[in-house]
Amino acid sequence: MAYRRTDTVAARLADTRRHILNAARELVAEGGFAAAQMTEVARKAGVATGTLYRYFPSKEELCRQVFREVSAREMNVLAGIAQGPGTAAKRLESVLRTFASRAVRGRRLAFALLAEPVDVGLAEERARFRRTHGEIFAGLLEEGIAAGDFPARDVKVTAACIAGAIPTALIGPLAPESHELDEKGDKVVDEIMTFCLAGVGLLQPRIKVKAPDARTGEPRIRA
Amino acid sequence: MAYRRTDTVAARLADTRRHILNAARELVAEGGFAAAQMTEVARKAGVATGTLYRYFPSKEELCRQVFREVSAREMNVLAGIAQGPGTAAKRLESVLRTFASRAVRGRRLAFALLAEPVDVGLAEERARFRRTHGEIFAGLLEEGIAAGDFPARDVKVTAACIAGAIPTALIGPLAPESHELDEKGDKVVDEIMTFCLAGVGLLQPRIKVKAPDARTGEPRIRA
DNA sequence: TATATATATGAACTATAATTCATTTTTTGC
DNA sequence: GCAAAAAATGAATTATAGTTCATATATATA
Repeated sequence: MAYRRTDTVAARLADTRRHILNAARELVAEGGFAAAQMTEVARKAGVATGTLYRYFPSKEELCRQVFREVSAREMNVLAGIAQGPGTAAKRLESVLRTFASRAVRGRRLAFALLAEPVDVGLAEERARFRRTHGEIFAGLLEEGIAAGDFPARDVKVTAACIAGAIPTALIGPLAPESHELDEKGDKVVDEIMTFCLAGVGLLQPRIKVKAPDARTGEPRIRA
Repeated sequence: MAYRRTDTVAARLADTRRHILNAARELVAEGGFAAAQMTEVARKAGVATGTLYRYFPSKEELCRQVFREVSAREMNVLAGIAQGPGTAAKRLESVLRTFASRAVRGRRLAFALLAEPVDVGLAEERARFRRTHGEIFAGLLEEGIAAGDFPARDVKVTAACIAGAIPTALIGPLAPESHELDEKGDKVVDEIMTFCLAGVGLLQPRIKVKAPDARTGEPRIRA
């Protein structure tokens, strides 16, 4: 007998693994999964490319692990709110606002998680991520319907609508420019909330606007 | 002088070009842009791979052309309805229902246009496609607000919500299974319409449900 | 310190799919 | 039919990025 893995070594191995995952996550946060090339990850983690393969069997597995870690954080935040106190309606509102606000703040990462073109392995992880969103939304909708807070609906379809509306309005070609979101991100989130809450039947319909002002052409809105 | 391009040849060239585009489009309709590999396109079009490059400078350009042709058809259908007769609210409803119904029927192509992972060149085309949707929706919303049909909103954000909600609820991991859509696609479209029209403030809020029935646990819905 | 084993290295290899180009075939006008 | 130009061919090349592996280095016991 001449070698055995000591605790010191085990700790260093775990440390290297963490360094690799951190390097990969930072690259993803900067430039999406497309930027997480193995040579770049190795460089950033301060190891050789071959070393990566002593810790992860393939690039796909490494990226999946990064995806899981990042998305788990988000899902836990939302699930925590959903399970918390308050009426279903209040919790739904809180979940949606949190989802949207966090996506605005971490736009690049949100883009990677939700919208960036990725290959099949990551698409699977993304599908799980989005399904979890759907389940959280659908659960609250069901509760709310049972409690009589919302009108009865197909909660799966409605949840999918919400899960599509929020990211699309914040990320990608239909979203405001990034610098606009820096300034008026909160207003955009408010608008999205209005749409989604009205969509599930939660909001009172606003008072109708009158016909456009004859002089200015601007619609006059009454409180 | 010994050669000049006759009309016969020009016609044959145009014909080959069309064959290539058709072959590519069919492959996309069957398996998405991922299935449109140059060797496959050539095989299906009945030409050599090198021939493709006599008609298109690169795979990217060929795929872009396919994307443009397919998406133009869809955009024209929606734009036609938007410019047609009727109140803004009626036209909006018709545009949304048409968008959703066509996506259900041509799911695979809709997936390729809206959701399939694609590289940057096609992502640009897709961005244009989605922006056009956004503009059509936003234009109708503006009209409707001016006419007093809907409450005032940020029409761009609202349009983006709609443009995200519809495909997400019909395509991808949050959508019903394909075989389900075959049976009850119309119901799903109805649900999506309800969500979106309520979202823009068009629907009267439904009458509230009562508390769940004590015996069955089922919420009772009153007309 | 010697030996065995584990771990790390990074240049070389590989797989995939787009692209090229020397060659062949087709077309046209004389 | 022949020469000139265009068009088509498809095997070979190229580009990219992931993966391997022979070699070197580090670690643990006797």
